[in-house]
Amino acid sequence: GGEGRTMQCAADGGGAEPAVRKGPWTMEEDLVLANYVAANGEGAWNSLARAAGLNRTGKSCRLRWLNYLRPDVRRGNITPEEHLLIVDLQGRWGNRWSKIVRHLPGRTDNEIKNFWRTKIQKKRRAGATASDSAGCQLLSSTAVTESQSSSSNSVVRPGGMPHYDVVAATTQPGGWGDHQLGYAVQGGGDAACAGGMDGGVPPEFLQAAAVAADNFWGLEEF
DNA sequence: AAGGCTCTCAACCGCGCTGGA
DNA sequence: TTCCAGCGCGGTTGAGAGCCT
Repeated sequence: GGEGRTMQCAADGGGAEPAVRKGPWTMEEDLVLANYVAANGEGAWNSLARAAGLNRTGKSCRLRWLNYLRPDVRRGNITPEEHLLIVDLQGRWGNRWSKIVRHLPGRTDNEIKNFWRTKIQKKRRAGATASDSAGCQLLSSTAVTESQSSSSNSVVRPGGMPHYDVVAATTQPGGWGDHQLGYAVQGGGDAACAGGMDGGVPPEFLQAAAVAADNFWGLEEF
């Protein structure tokens, strides 16, 4: 989800200089960015955006590259080991996501941040009604030990549904799989066909992330 | 079947830091 | 030393999808 942020399309009549484009990236833009970075390397994002002919801010290009287009970006479910690590490191360092994410190869700070926020929100909501100690443990800096990694499975949320069943059902293992459906249609839309990915995009780009989906979760008890 | 609610996550925004002029 | 542009980070937003009633 999330592709539907406010589109402020560039071409709104008359202006000599098109406004900077915002909102969801098209596959065409992704290809341009990926090809350009592959050829020239990353960094100097503002000049990169101009040189590549992308009508985007450097910030936007950087974010897109780091969070999505990078060849080594790993998508899919957070593994139990990663979950433990996130909780541990967040307890130690707080919301220093960029620091935390260095210990989680292939993950992005945005992903970890979102993951943590959703967990906190859920726990707080649950804690407000149940005031159980589990919610406090989640936020405790010393709550996590290795021994907890074998805690019980199948914790049912207040809504009656194990949290990560939802994630597992909706998250695609491959980076592009889910997203291609969400591309904004631009021009003829031919670029949105799968074949377009071949040009210049690193092979790893198309690899499905290894997802250890068996016996998933059971770490809600933090 | 329909409407409302909840969850997820891509993307934007604002602020602070850094390096060069 | 000061100013400014670029970059990185953390917080926040909002649309889409799925679930529930």
